[in-house]
Amino acid sequence: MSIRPDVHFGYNLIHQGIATLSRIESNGIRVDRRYLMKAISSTEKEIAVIKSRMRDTPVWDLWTKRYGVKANIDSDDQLGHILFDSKEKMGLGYKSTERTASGRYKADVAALEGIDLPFIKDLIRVGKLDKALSTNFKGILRELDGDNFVHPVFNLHIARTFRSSSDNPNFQNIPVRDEDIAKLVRSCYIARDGHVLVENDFKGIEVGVSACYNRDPALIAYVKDASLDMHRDIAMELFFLSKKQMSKAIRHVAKNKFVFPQFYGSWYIACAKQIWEEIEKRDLKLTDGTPLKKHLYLNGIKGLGACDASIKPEPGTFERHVQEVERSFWDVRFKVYKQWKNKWWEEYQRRGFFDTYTGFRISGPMDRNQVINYPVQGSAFHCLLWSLVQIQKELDDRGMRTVLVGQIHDSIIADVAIDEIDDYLAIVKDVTEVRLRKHYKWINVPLSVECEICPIGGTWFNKREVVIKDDSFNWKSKDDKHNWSGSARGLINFWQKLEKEAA
DNA sequence: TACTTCGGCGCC
DNA sequence: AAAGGGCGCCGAAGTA
Repeated sequence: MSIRPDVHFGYNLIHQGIATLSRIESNGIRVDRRYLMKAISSTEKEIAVIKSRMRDTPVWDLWTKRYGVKANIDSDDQLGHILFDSKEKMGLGYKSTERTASGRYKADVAALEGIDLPFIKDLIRVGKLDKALSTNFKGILRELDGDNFVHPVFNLHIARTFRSSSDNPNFQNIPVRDEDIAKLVRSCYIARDGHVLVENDFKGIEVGVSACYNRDPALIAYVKDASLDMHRDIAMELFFLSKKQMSKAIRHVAKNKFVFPQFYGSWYIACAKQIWEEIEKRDLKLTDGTPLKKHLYLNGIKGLGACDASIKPEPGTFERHVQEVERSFWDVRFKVYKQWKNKWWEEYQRRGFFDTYTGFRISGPMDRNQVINYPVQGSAFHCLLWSLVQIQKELDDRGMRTVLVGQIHDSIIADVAIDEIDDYLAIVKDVTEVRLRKHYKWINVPLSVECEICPIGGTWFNKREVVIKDDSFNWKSKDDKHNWSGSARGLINFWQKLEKEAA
């Protein structure tokens, strides 16, 4: 792994990127210390309540009988033995299909899903709270300075792909998907006085950058044409659906359990299993209310199938169907992409390295998936990093009070002075959507950023998506209930007015 | 007590 | 041909 000495792009990017990231680290992000302390004690209490309820069950009786004083409710290893050992061995005899690399019972959420015990429901919930408490709350508290700021570190020297990483505390893995936990943790983060937090995300940057490498016309069309929707189209194939029958949740499953895994090198057996799990967990239904499982049954899918690599998939199983969808995905729909993957891999095997469009040579032993994914992951991040550098330059040149406070691979978080918000958003748009493409000539697809703003006095959890309403840079809330539009500053003032009226 | 490995899980 | 890419951080359990 090295920066090519004859390519200045890579060196300059890292040089300036480090300078900008250290500015961001020095700026830090403000924390509501009072909220944090209260959240820690209330979360500790909630954990204690749940754990004592768990200790008042037959499962725990058995557990203590077996492990005596060594019984530990936080031990996954003990849990595995209690749940999955046979009754003769003093277990509950639940079926366990998977083992870990070292031969233990798998005891992650997926392995526990089929077990319908209140004890297990509590265990999963308390696990999330434990994670938030130990990693997020205590991590923030440990790093909190006297002015109530944390200063997450952003590294450029760790990831093999030349992506960044973050630590102490890690700013790039803060809960967002689980609404309860996201609220708990993100409420810690607030803006400086007279400021609001603003987050801008590149929309589908990895797919866009991937299209730049593989130049697949079908993929490029999906990226370029806003009226097309790749995830919806794949969901239609996966689940035998018309556009009208499609729900957001079903599209979401196709996107995150098939399309992205396929791009990252997964295959039909893993995809089929995961999609099947997700249908059950989310109780997915068509728009007319028909359960998705029933709909699949009516389309000839009688079950998941064996999902065993040594057994040919049976016709009439979901596994077999996903195999078919996979085949058409790579052999028909994205065949140029597939050819690129083969060529890229073959060239790496011959030369022992590959070069990214952003000026880096990556060499050394890698497997096929790594060789195919690294250039995309790295280059996508470099689009973000270059943008970050330019935005910081603009802020400096204009003497603005707005500060950058974080970066999450494809998104930028700023603590924006309220009177500067429209200028800031204009800078972000110009850098990311116009100037970036001039700098990196290899970008042959449009790139766009999405925008979320936290209301005045709100927390990071309260961010709301806003969109440009027209050509004249007027903004409005995306989930528009009020039909207000105008400057971004006017919009957040409008939110504040609504809030005051409600109070 | 200090350290390592493992499994698990948070994010993109 | 192989079979999900990249990180950081936690607690449990084992070892020195």
